[in-house]
Amino acid sequence: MRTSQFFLATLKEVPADAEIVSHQLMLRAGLIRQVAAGVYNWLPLGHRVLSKVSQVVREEMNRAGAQEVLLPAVQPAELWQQSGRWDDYGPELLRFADRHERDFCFGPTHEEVITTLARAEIRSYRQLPVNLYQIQTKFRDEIRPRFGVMRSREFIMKDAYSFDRDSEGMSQSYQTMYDAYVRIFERLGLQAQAVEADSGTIGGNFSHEFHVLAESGEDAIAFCSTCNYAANVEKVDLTPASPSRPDATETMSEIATPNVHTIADLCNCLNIASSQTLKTLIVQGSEDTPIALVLRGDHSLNKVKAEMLAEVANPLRMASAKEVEEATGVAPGSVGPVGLNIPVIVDHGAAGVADFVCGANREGFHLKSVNWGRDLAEPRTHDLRQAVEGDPCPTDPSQPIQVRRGIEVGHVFQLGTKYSEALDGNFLDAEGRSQPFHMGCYGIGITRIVAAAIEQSHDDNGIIWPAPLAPFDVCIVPIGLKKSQQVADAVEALYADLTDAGFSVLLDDRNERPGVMFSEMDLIGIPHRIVIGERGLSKGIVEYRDRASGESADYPLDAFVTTLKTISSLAPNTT
RNA sequence: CGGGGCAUAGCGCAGCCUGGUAGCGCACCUGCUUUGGGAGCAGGGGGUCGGGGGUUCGAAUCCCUCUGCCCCGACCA
Repeated sequence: MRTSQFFLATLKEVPADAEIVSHQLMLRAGLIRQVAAGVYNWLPLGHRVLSKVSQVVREEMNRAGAQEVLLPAVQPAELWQQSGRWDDYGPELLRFADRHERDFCFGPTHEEVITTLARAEIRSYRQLPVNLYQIQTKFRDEIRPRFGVMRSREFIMKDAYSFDRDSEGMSQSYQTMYDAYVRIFERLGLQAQAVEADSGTIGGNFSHEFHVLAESGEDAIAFCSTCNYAANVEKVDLTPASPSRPDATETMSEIATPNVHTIADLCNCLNIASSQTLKTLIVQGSEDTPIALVLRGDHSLNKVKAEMLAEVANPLRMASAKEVEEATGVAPGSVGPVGLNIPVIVDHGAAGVADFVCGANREGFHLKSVNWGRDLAEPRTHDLRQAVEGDPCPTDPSQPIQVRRGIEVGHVFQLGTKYSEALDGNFLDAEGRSQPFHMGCYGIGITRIVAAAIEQSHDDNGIIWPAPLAPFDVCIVPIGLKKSQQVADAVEALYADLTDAGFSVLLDDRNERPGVMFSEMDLIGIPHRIVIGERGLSKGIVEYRDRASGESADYPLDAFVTTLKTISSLAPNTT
C-alpha cells in the first residue's frame, strides 16, 4: 500500500474530548472517528487492526473445536420474554418496534438466540458437545459511554456458546475455552491475566475474567503477593476465619454533632479515624421493607455481595432520602443501628469494632462508644464490603492482597441450565430421558482489545503495535523520492521484494518532508521502518529502525528481505 | 437518571461579561524556496456562530426552549 493511495487521517492535535491515551491515539492515528456517543466509524487503518484481532481469535477458536456462525443482530422480544430478560435486562437493552408494532431489540448478547437454535437442531446426546461462536456487532445502551471504544455502546464481540450433556462436559468445554483464551491473548501480544469473577447479569455460577493490566482500567483486580490468587475485587471473600472484637472500654453516650452528615465530617468533628465509625446504608428490600446495611466508615459497600442476600432487592437500589426518613425517622446522614426497627445486616468488618461512633437516629446527634452485644444486640453478620489493598488473601489469609487496575477483554462463564431450562433447550440422553443442555458462554471484546493494546503499548510519539496487531508490518520512508531516480528505483524494488516475501508494506510515496513521514509512521505504530536515501544507497545500505526500541542500524540493501525476515522472527510477538 | 460544563471554519480555541465589520493557530488550495524528526515566505478558499422562538433599529453576544457532546456519580463487557 502507498500512502498516496491510502486513507490516512492523522491528527496533529489531541482532540479535546479524548481522556485516555488509547482514545487520543486512536483518533490521532486515524483508526476511528466518533459518529454519536459510544458509536464509531472504523477507518481503514483501524479496520486493518480489527481484522488482525478477529483473525487470531477465529483461528484459535477453530483450533479449539468451536464452529463459526452468524446470528442476527436484531432479535424478537418473545425470545427475551421467554428467558425473562426482557424485564430483567433493563434500559441497557435497546428496544424498538417494527412497522407492524412488533417488539424487537438490538442484541447485546445472544444466549436466547443460540439456545433456541440448539433446541431446534440438537435432539440427541450423540450430537453433543457443540461449541458455536460468532464475531459480531453488539449494542448495549450504556448509561455513560466513555473512553472511546473502551466503553462504547456499539462494539464488536466474539461470543461463543457451548452445549454439553452434563456438568462434567460443561467443565471440560469451559477449560478448553479458558486455555484457548490464554493462547489468544498470548498470540495477540497482550499481557492478560485470568481472574476469578462474578458472573453478573449473564447468570451462572463459575466464571473468569481476562484482564489487561493498565492504569486506565475500569476494574480493580486483587492479587495475592505469594500464591497465584487473582480475582476481581468484587469477588474477594472477606469472611474472617475467626471473628474477633476488642472488649468494650467506654460507656455509650450521645453527643451533639450539628450539621454532621458524612463520615468525613464526623471524623473532623470528633478527631477520630474513620475506621472507628460505622455507617448505616438503607437499601430496598426484596419484600417492600427497607433493609439497613452497616459498614465501617472507611469501607464501601460491595453491591454484588449485597445482592446475594435474599432479603435485599436485586438489583440493589439505595433508598431515597424520603424512604430513609420513613424507615428510620431521620434523614440520611444521621442513621445508626441502635434502636432501628428494620432488619439490620452488618459487615464482618463493622461487627469487629468496639467503642464505635454511629448515627443516633436523631438529627444533629451521634452515639459514641457504642458496643455490640451491650448497647444493641449481637449483629447478624455477612460479607458486604469491597475488598481493598491489604485485606487478607482468601487462599492464604496470612498474606495481604494487592489491588491493580485492569481492562476486561474476555470473560468465560459456566451458565449451567439457566437458559436451557427457561427456553426448553432439551435433548434426549442415552436412557431416552429429556435433559437440559449444560451451557457455557465465552466473550472477547474485539474492539476493546484494540484500545487495550494501545494502553499497554505506546510512547510519546504514538502507538507501538505488538507485531500481530500492526496494520502494516513494515513501512518504507524514502528521502528525496521525487528528486532521485536512484532512490525511486531502489524503493520500488524493495517494495516489490518485501511484498512478494509476504510482508504487508506501507510505502510513503508522498512528497512530504522526512520529519512529517517519520512522525506519522511513529504515530500509527508500524513495527519496522526502513529509510532509503541517496546517502545510504551510495554505500549500498538502508537504515532499519525498530519502532518499539527506537534502535536503528544500517543493513546492505541487496539482502534486506532476508535481514528483515530474521529481525521480525526474533521480535517477541510475531505473527 | 442526578450534578457540572461545553457547542463559533476540518482540528484546537478567542470573541459573549459591557449588543454594532466574525477572528487566531494548525490543517486545506496556489506559487516560489526548502527536504534526515510534524518547514519558510507570499497569496487564497472556507463559518446558517448547534436548532427554534423572543427582546432590540440591530443578537455569536441578552432571555426562553429544544438538541447534541463531554466530565463526576450511580450502572456495566
